Amino acid sequence: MKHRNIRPRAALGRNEWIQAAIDNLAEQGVNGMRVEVLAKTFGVTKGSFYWHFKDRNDLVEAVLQAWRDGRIQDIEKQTVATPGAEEQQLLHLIDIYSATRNRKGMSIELAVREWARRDAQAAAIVAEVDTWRLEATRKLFVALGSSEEVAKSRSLLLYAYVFGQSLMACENYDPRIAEFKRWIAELIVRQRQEQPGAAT
Amino acid sequence: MKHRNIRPRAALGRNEWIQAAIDNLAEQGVNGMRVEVLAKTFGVTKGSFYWHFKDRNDLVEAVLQAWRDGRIQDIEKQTVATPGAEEQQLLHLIDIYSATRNRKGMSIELAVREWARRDAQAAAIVAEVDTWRLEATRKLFVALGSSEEVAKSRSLLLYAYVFGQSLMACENYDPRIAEFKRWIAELIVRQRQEQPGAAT
DNA sequence: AGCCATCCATACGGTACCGTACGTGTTCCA
DNA sequence: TGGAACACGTACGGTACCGTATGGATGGCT
Repeated sequence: MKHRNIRPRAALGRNEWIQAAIDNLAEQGVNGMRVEVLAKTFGVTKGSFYWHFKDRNDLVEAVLQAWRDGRIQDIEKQTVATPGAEEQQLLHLIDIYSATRNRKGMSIELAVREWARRDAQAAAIVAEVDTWRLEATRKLFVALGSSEEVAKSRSLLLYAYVFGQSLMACENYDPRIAEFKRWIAELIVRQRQEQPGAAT
Repeated sequence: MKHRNIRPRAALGRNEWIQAAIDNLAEQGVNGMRVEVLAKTFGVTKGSFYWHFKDRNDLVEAVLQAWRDGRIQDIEKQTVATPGAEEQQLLHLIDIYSATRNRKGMSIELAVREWARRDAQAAAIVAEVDTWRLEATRKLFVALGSSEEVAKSRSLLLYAYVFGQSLMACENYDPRIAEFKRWIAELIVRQRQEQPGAAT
């Protein structure tokens, strides 16, 4: 017993490594998931890691799977059909993805997406998650009376906005920034009469 | 003369290193800007690099400065006031930032922004650029008759959308995707009567 | 021709990481 | 109680970097 354990030694299995990897992913991006660094946070050496994983890519794939599964569960939890409350659900969704709250979730989200721009594995997972998300909000917009085209357009806008918003440095843009964001959310969600194709 | 030069040896100064670093930044992100890797693309050794730069951080700072200067010039070029054409200017701006065209520019943009999430230097530069951009579009929206609040809100939405859109995997979402994006652009740009504060 | 600044190569020490080979302690069960 | 199976440590070789020290080549100027 040479090392003092940083975390209690109890139950160090694949899941713990994966969770620690996701933590580092959020804090330092893709290249933060280093084997020897993760081992140090557990107070063990990489001898342990290579017991549970074939190699680093084995971990990396597991991280992507875990992220995807978590996201899909979250989507279903957040968008269960509640007739009459669809508008509130959509506004709540935008709020959930707000950068200030859910800081860590958004960090992971952005790290995975940056990762996906140069890695086919990650890109496939992101595409899968995006499909689920867009489909879930599409249904909500349709329930609010949108055409299929408008529902899909608004879904795209909604997610592009929330992700893009968390990439911007706008804290000092205006003290009324929170007010502006509410207005934007309303614009994205509220139904009107425009339809795609009417704009040429 | 041992090495065959990859690029012609003519005029290898700070600017060439900076440009090459930006290229690698676009293709591989922040950690793609490695001294010895860049040297290889020029067919020289890092002996040359450390002649022109104090250290790697010297290059990194120069890259950020160059990016900022280029962006600010671009903003002014793209948003010169042309009374009567503001709407077209804004729509054109969204098109410019479209992920399909200007692929490299968007790659750099996203790489710098990801970088800015963990580096104070980069964050400061991004904040500076964002301020310029938001200010430029705010003026255009005001010229179109928006209130200050709406103009700022729409500016924020515009940039958040274009950056977020390029983070998403939506190519296979619907074959009419281009049509949807036009509709979204119209929604962002077209003036209506809502005002922030009316939504509580 | 000689000299000096410029520009680059070579060679070195150091860090951080991956992956493997193999040894060690611990547990649990026959 | 003794030996698997499990979980981890140790030690090693290899790669990819950063930064420095120093020497060599080249061209312009006097």
